[in-house]
Amino acid sequence: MTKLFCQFGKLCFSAAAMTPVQPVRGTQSLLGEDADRLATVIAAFEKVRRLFGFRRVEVPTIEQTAVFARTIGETTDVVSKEMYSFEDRGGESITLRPEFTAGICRAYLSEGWQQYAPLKVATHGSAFRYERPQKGRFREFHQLDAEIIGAGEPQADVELLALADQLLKELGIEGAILQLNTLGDPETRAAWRDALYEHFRGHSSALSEDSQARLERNPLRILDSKAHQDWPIVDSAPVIDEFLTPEAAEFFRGVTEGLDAAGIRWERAPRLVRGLDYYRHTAFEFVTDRLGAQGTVLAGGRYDGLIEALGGPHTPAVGWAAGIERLAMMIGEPSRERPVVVIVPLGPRAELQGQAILAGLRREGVSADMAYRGNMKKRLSRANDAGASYALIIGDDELERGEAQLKDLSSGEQRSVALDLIVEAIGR
RNA sequence: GCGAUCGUAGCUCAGCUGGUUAGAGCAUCGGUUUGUGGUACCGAGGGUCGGGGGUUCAAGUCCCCUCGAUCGCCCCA
Repeated sequence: MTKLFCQFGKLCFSAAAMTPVQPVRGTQSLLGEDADRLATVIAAFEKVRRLFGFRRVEVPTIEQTAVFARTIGETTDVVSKEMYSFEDRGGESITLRPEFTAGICRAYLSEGWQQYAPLKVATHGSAFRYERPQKGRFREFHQLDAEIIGAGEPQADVELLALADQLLKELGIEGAILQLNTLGDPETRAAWRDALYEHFRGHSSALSEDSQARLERNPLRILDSKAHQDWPIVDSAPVIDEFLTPEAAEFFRGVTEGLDAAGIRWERAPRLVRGLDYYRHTAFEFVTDRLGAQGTVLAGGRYDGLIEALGGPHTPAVGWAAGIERLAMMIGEPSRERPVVVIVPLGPRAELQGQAILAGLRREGVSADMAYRGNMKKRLSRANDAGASYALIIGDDELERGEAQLKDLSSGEQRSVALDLIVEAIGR
């Protein structure tokens, strides 16, 4: 390939030696059934969302970089090395959203949504993270997101978890179990963190290399280390329950009792922590062993400090996000869309007549298609391959008589139908 | 950022320890008289073997670099 510099001074390639364009790494282009799987997940989410009275919101794909940097935490991997950030033509630092929560909270403040508090909202769409792609992980990926902003009661957590639970049931996903923990209030969390730090520092030489690195950066993360050598040290680590303030313990009890009352199965996961800094109190994940390394299918928690970090008033809130691709891998085959009838015209005149009937059927809401390629045999095969219920065969002889042959593809029965009665005959 | 495996036709893949002119199925296109049920015959087009360098009389095959993919680590939904 010949490298050239084009008129804009950028590196270009000569047209004569053009190679087919490559997709951007970690992006997906989906056809038919693969795309339907994502749509099926979204449809189920929308259904449950309405059932629970969550209002639909749309928020921008891009935000000022500070929106994410100030909420997610400057030291997290997401902010420090995975964001798609760029300077726009006005010199402003812009970031493609790596998640939804921060943007929704920004809108809550800047769009005056505080007047609707407590606000139950949900959305879905693309998010972006510069990561190494692997199973269930992409650079442009899709999330479902649900939030309750301005409600500090444990019942808000319960309602949000009930939404998640019902979504998974709606999708027929049985294998995902709710792992639940509390991170307590800031006081609790600080005390627990200090105790963990002391504990792990005392055993630091026995820890894996990764965990030794985590010790200074985020000791909580050692708790869910995958390195076997860390496990005995993790097992003997102090548990958060010893540090919970009475208020924090009371809050967590409110959540668990509410879940039990709602009939939602959960498991206590005392070592479950969250990756992002803004979480307080409730933390949870729906986890499965069916997705390889990316076992978390839906996760979230309470983030009472986030809105203050954006310069707003103290505002309690809970939310979760779910990976649409990961959910899509766990659902059954989406039902195939098949036309009711495929028109098989046997000549140019029949094709014109076919277009007229096709248009009529579609206007009546009957899904229809026309096979206009190949010989008779290929056209009929097309009707079969498409899974149609009927083939409407239009030949010149019948055209003369103003008729066509309607063939029931399941029984093989065939009958003549008048052309002007076809829409009714099929619609029945 | 790190590791493992893998890149051969549009797609899925064969191609043994290096050895004539790189194959198959599907798909595409053209036929088998444009009138009746999925899978049938015949034929054609299509590959700088991801890219670059090296070893060799000889490289799809061996070595190095590079790009890409998959899976894992990390991180996270």
